[in-house]
Amino acid sequence: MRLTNTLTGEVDELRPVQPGRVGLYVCGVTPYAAAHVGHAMSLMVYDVLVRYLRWPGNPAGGYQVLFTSNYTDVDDKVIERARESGMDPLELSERNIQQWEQEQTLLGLTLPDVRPRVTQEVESILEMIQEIVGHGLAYPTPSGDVYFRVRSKADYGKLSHRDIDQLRQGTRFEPGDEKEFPLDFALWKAAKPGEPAWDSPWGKGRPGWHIECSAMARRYLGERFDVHGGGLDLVFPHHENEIAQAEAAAGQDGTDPDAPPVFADIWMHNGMVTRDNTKMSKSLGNVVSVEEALERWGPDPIRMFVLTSHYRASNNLTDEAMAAATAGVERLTTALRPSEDWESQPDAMASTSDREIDAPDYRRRFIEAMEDDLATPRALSVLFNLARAINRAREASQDVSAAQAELRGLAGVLGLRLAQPTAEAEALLDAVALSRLAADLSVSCGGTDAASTVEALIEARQAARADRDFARADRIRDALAEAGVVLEDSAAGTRWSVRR
RNA sequence: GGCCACGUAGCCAAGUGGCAAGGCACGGGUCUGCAAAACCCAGAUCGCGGGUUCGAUUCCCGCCGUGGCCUCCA
Repeated sequence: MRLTNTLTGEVDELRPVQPGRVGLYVCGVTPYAAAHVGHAMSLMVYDVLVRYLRWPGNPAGGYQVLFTSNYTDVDDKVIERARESGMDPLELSERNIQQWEQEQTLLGLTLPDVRPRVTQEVESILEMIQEIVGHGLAYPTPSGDVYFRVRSKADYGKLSHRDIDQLRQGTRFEPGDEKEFPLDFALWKAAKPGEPAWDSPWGKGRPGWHIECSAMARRYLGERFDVHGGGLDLVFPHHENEIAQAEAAAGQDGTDPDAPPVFADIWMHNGMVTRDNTKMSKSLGNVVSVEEALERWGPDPIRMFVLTSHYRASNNLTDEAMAAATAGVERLTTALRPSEDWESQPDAMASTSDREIDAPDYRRRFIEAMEDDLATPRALSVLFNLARAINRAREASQDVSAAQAELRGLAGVLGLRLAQPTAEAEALLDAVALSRLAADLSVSCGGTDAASTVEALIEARQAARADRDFARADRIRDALAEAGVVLEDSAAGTRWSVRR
């Protein structure tokens, strides 16, 4: 599989350090607030990567993936937010992490295998800082901070493709700054009164922002691993610093071109989500939370929205785009309907023709797209082509069950559920409103639950149609539509489903 | 100001040096009592101006526009 590698600037072949196994690290959230759809999109990209890598159908026969993603559960922002709301910082983190993990499940995201937190990894973080200091690439200050010595790392800037001089422009020393150089960044921050703090050789304090990822990735994936992912906005300075720290800990100052590879082979970055063409930001008040997105659109449409653009491109969330994504999900779902629901039944005689669906060909094209830098838009178009082939074959009374199984399987690799409307959807219906509706239309029904009321109304409509009282039949159908129930007539009867 | 992306039909979005995927919306048609679903058909000279080439949407240069990063951010 090929992936765009920010480090090399090229699309590189994934060659796992250990054959058959892939170590993946993705920068997780800083849980100072509830997650928004940007976080969801990011994780969804790596979720699809993980699903595809693990899929036995891929050319490698399925990798064993160790998926690691962290929580930076203590940092400036967490502390600041906690202070504003009078909460304990770690309690605030904990609460947001709990909510986010619940939402990840609702979104159909594969939970990372390892989910380390800064507060539980301080020991390994301190270990790494000491190594870096030991190699002369970091220094403590009189106040008890420890800074990375950027100027001593010859290849600093190699990920974001910038040089130190260029970066230096626009920076300056703050008054009272103990840094040797403006670009130096904190590995360890001396504690201020009232802040969460841990003991260290330099006094009480807490880890700086970037060091936790270097330390955790090394601890769980080893000194060298395969893929590191995150948002495009993390390239600089976060990921740049992660590399610098990891290499510095290994004693590499960037002057030896033959130094063994350390840290991630491939750096993968996903684009940002914008809302109506504007970056989501708290100050603009246009942030869409995961909670809100799940409520409005549900997991499959959100996923469809994310997958219709390439992961590196930014993705503009609009109501229209979400409506299109929702309709797309329904199209695929409809193609998976059992044939009994259709008016034409499979005809044993018809399926012998040479027009049978070439399912392996669709699978081959799907794989080709996924292998090529996770080209989900192309993979999806293969799925839509397959859906059309299924619908067409079904109209020709052919048996499409094998093709449907293929479609379901491939959609599953992308994490799409494509569930037929079920009791779960029925729960959304308002049983009281429905029975009032039945009463208004003089329809009596046996049960009081939503489903049996709907059934009774459909029966009444069928009776009206039989009497050629189409005015009444249409009145019933319109009333049901208003209640969120959509009807479809066919020779096999009337089927109904719930639409939001 | 510096670095880096992107600009393809009404909207979203792939892709390629040689007839421009797919989805949504809209229009026409088949089916249907009417719908819905499904199927068929129609719809773009790929931001603008140069250059390279037998030939460019695809490569190069310039311009315009949008976005990201350079400070916290998925």
